[in-house]
Amino acid sequence: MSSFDDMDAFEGASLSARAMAARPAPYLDGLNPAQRQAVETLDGPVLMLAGAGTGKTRALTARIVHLLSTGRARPNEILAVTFTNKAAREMKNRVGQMLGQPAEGMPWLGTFHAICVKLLRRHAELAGLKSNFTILDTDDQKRTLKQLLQAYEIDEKRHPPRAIASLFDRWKNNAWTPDRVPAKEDSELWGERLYSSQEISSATRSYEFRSRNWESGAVGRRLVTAVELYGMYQARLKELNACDFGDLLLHMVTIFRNYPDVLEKYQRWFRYILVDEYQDTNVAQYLWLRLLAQGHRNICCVGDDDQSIYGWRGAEVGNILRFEKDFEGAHVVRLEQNYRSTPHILAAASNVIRGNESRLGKELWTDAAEGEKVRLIGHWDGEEEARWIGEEIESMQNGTRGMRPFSLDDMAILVRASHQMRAFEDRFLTIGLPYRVIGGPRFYERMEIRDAMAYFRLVVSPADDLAFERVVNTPKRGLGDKAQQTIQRIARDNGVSLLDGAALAVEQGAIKGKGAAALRELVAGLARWGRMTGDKDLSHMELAEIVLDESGYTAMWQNDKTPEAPGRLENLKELVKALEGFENLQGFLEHVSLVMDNESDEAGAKVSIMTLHAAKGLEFPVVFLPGWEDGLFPSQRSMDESGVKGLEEERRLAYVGITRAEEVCTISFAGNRRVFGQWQSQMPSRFVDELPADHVEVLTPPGLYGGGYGASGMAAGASPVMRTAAESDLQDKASRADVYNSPGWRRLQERSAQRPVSQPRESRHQVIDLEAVSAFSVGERVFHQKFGYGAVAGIEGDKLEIAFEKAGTKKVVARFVTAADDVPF
DNA sequence: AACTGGCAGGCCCGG
DNA sequence: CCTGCCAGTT
Repeated sequence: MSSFDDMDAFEGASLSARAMAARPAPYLDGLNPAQRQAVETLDGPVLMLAGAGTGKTRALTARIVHLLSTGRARPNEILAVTFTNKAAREMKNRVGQMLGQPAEGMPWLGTFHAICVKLLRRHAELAGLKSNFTILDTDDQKRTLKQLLQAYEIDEKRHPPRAIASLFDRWKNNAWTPDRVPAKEDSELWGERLYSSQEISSATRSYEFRSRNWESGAVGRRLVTAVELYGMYQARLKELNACDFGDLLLHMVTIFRNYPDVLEKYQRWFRYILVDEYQDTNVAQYLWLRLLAQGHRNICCVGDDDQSIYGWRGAEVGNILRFEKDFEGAHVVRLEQNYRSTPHILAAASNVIRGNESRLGKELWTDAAEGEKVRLIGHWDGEEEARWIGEEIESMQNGTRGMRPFSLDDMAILVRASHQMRAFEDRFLTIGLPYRVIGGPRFYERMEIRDAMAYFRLVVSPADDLAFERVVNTPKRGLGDKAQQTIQRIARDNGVSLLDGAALAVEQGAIKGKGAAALRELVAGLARWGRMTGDKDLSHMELAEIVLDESGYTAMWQNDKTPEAPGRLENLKELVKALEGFENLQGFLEHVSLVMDNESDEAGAKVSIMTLHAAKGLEFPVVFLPGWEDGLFPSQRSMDESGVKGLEEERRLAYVGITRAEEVCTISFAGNRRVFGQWQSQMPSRFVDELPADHVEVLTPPGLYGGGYGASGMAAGASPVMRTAAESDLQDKASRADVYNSPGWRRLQERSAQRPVSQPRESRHQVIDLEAVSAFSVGERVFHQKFGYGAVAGIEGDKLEIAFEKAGTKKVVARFVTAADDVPF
């Protein structure tokens, strides 16, 4: 195992542990007794039960620094695992700060996935892969599955690739290779009809004859079972020299199980193991950790059962509960002093989470000053909710309602589901409120970016068949279904990659018509660009530009007349710019496959918009929690699929949301919301009822009592469309929360009678804007303060749809736009 | 081979 | 409301 020899030198063990030890230990200053215990109990297993805001990251980083400065371990002998890239980055920064120098020398601090990739590249051959394997994202995964389903003529309507992908994911999360899936998981037969080997041989030959363990499985007069399909899928991935996300863990666990010598070396190498967010580990991750920790048992896991919100992707709260059993003699440390939130916020969170049966039970406390009560407000509909929050954010910047002023950076909107973000984006764009979306629809998932990346992948690894399929006819080269099938057949018959197959097809003249010349050019181009990767005088950014230009991809968008085209070209430029921070194309591709986040470092304060899931581990002075409506939050689907367990996870999500707030927490719900474009009336979330009245202040929604904010009523908007069945339920709620049994609520009811649900309210603004809008015509060149120049692409109600040159296409209220000629410079 | 319009189904959450 | 798929055209 020669790869171990260079581990000593690995990425520089540049931090001088001995130098640190001579100094006192400032990193211990200010830790409370529990934290201190968590930091200083170095030997043997430690379980740190750390509630929200109790300083666990601080304890964890102090522990790392302690390990280093006492000389217990060198930086590259510590294995520190997190779930998200954000958490890993944060920990790296904080360790660096405490040490007073960058923590570059900690190569094994990272996400489970990132660390597993690193390990797997060293031992790829043990998993039947080459070390330059590619990592498939969910999109590639689904496409691969789809091809398999087609090969087996399995009905895609009845078994959508999506569903199958999630089944296989689940199995992988349980560390089940095809031969380990329990029989009862596979009781169902999946094929829709009988197969004779003759029927399937032409379509599926490649899968069944090339796979190692499953060649006989699907042939013959039998239905295809799920497990067999799983085996086929795994075999196919090996052919592609690829892994999906689940495989990264699964392969490593399998290698550790099957090659004790490999495991043993890593057990010795990683002298101390630290795990963040332990409640989120799934079985595969748990096994991986347990295998690595078996020798010295120096493992420290930090978690909070109340913040377990990843059950849907296989997380097992059970892992945290059975820690003491697995690691006998474990020290358990509880962190219960909260340093983040005010007592009101903490009380609200505690009261909500109390509704859960299955929990270890912690009580957080704080000695912070009382502060603001949690604020609750109901709105007419989702758009008004967005409007109100926008206005509230603007006024909170200057200080309002007796509160201190807050910067936009201090404020966050946390939503249950990402589709809720659009309402806020729309609203904030029109009023010009700067915002950043964290983890929204991601940059690297955009079509043009994925296309460009596929070209890069093909340049770096010509055998990447998925990438080839993606770009072979993009831009259009006259290579349709038939031509592509020909390439597939030739590649299969010769046992080569699609690209090589394409080269053969060109030589043999198997492709007719104008496609032939285009394909020849593509093949030649890829070969040429591939050679250029070795050219020292050519930066990889220049190479990227050459690839995009010479392939005709850039030209494709330049010739595109749709309003999105300029935005896409802009994105491509950004992509090339993003390459700058990397050694080469390969390194960049690796980064992107694991770190899909797209945090723009644009200057200026901004409100953050993100999902509750993305918010875990973060904190903000001001937090808005919109959309607390039954069905949306708690999510109907979650309850349908997982019953009480699902509801409890939703409740933990509510707990996570509230505990993100330091000073001001505002919860809101809307009476009407658009679902799939249809207006639907909504009931307030059951979690609203679980908020303790003593710690909640009910705000008056706009539109009541003339819309004054200072009105002292207890009124809040509720579902304005009354359903008699729900009426008694609401009255019932009213007696508890005292929210709905109020004049304002009744007034809302009356109003709803006059105003049909399907007809959104018209505001005074709208009348003005309709005048403003008429000043513009389609095609006119205009200017916007924030987005710059653009052309009017359409007019919709009070809004202009504008294709901006820099910012892409947006809908903007007319009064924020001026004709380009009027701009004074 | 490429484009078109109609239509079904989906929108939970992530590495 | 959005996207992806299908059938039918050009």
